[in-house]
Parts: sequence; structure tokens; C-alpha cells
Amino acid sequence: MPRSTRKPAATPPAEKFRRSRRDRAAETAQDYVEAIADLSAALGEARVVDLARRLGVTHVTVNRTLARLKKIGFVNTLPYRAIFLTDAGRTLAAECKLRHETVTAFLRSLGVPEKVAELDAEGIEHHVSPETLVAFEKKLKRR
Amino acid sequence: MPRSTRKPAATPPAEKFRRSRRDRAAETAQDYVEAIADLSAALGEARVVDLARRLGVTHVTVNRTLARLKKIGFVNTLPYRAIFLTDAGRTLAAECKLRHETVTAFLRSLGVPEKVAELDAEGIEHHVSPETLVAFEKKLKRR
DNA sequence: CAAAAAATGTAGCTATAGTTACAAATTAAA
DNA sequence: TTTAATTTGTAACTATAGCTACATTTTTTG
Repeated sequence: MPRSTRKPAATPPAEKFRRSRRDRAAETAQDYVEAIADLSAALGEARVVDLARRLGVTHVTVNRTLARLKKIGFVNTLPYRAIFLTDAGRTLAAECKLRHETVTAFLRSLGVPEKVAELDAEGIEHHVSPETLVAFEKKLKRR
Repeated sequence: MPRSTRKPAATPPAEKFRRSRRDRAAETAQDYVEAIADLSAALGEARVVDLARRLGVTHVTVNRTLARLKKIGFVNTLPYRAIFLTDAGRTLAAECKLRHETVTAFLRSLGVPEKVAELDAEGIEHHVSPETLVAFEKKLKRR
């Protein structure tokens, strides 16, 4: 088809894709701080090996990601020492945990099997806006 | 804390993180085939510039991603020509479109504003398992 | 306390996805 | 039909996130 014959492209819904992509960078950070918070609560401290096991990656990947998180200001690390969250990291972890639990509970309330709800929530939670989260919460209360 | 004193790490929930990550590779593919299908329907053909506009990236990124999709067998391309979906690509696009619409409709049914539902769906849809999708559909019917 | 084991760190590779800058081809217009 | 505009392609860079292989440090154990 000759280009001149074509209708002009519709208004591009590019923004939503941009957001979706932008989110990706933050997802890893969220998974990490949440894991660090959990491990700290459960074991008293979070270590590279534990994180690696939990996240299903090698300790090398954990190491490099921690370097990034440190740069962004979410964690404090010292060579060969345990990993600690900064205040910002703790705040983020708490937010994530709450959201994660809400999403999981909501899915379960729809009849989604426990295990599947857990799996899906892990992916979904990162894309749930505050508005949608509130909608989930409302729905959960009204039962 | 000495390492020996620590409780052994709990059973690692690594699988869900692995899946969440694995999904990422497929997300882009899905966004692209969906966009190509839409543009083909609306304009008669999908072109690099249109895709770039729609997805909010440069034409260079589109180009490289198309090369990957071609290798995987979702699209056919010829230099300086429009982009076409293979049968596999069309099938994937149809699946994605259906799922996207279900997710969007479901969010709207919860009272999430149209615009937000659109935005959230774009991220969420990629993480909705068949089971959860069925749960969404059921909920939609029962109103 | 010395040796072995475990944990952590570093070097260097891959893949994906984004970018700008520039080149080549196609389409549209003068 | 030649020129200008648009589109497409390529080169070369960045960032994130995964990996294996190997080095170093710390911890445990004999």
C-alpha cells in the first residue's frame, strides 16, 4: 500500500507502554528490598546467599543488583557483611509487602487457588496503581 | 551475627520470581504483535514508524525487536516493507487482545476509572494466568 | 591453629531493550 | 524528473540482569 493512501496513525497510546517499561526497573528493586526485609525479620539479617536462593539467581547477580540499590540509597552494605535496608528501603519494603498481600488476598477472594494467587501476585503487584489497590481493598472489605 | 547461629534459610520461593522474570522476555513480544495486529486492522499495514510512535520508542528499537520476533517466528519482514504477522503471530495477538480486554473490563467493573484501568491493564495482563483470567471472566458474567 | 568449607567478591561473557548519530532507500512534491 | 521529505536501516554506545569461572575472605571444623 502506498504510504500516501494510508490514514494517519491514530493518537499513539505510547504513554502506557512507557510506564509499563519504566516500572520494570523498579520491580527488581522492590523484589530485593522485600526479600531483604523478610530475611531480616526471619533470620535477623539478610545475606547474599540467602537472597540468591530466595530470588532464584546466582550470588553474582545479587551482588551487582545490591550495588545498584546501594547507589540509589535503598541498602547499606559492607564487604563480607550482612545487608541492611536504609530508611527509604524499609519504607519501600513495607509498601510493597502491604500491596503484595492485598493483591494475593484479592485473587484468593475470587477463587483463584492459593498457589496460583501467589505466583500471579508476584507479577501483578508491580503494576497495580494506588486507585486499583483501593478498589481491591474495598472489594475485600465488602464480603 | 555468626553464620552458624542463624536458622537455615526457609524453603526458597524462588520459582515465582523466576517465572516473573521469564515472563519479561515474552511481554515485549506480546506488545509488539498486538500493536502490529491493531495497526494492520486500522491502517491496512503496520510500519516501523507507526509501531515506534505507538510503543513510545525510537524506530531503532522497533527494528531490533522486529529482528528478534522474526527469528522467533512471529513476524515476516522485508527491507523497507510493511511488517506482517505469521500465523503464530496472529494467534498470539488474538490471545493477548482477548486477555487485555478481559483485564481492562474487569478493572472497570471494580470501579477503577477508565484511564487508570487502561494503564494498569497494560502491565497486569502479562502476569495473569489462565486460572486467574477465568476467575475474572466469571466475575464479569455474574453481575 | 591449620585446613576445609562456605560466603563473598571480581572479571568477563550473553541477551534484551533503550538511546543518538548517520547512511541508504523509498515516497512525495515541485 | 529531479529534489526534498520521509522512512528504514546500521553503527556504536548505555543500563539492567542473567551467567560461569576464578580469587579472596570469613567461618567452621578437625
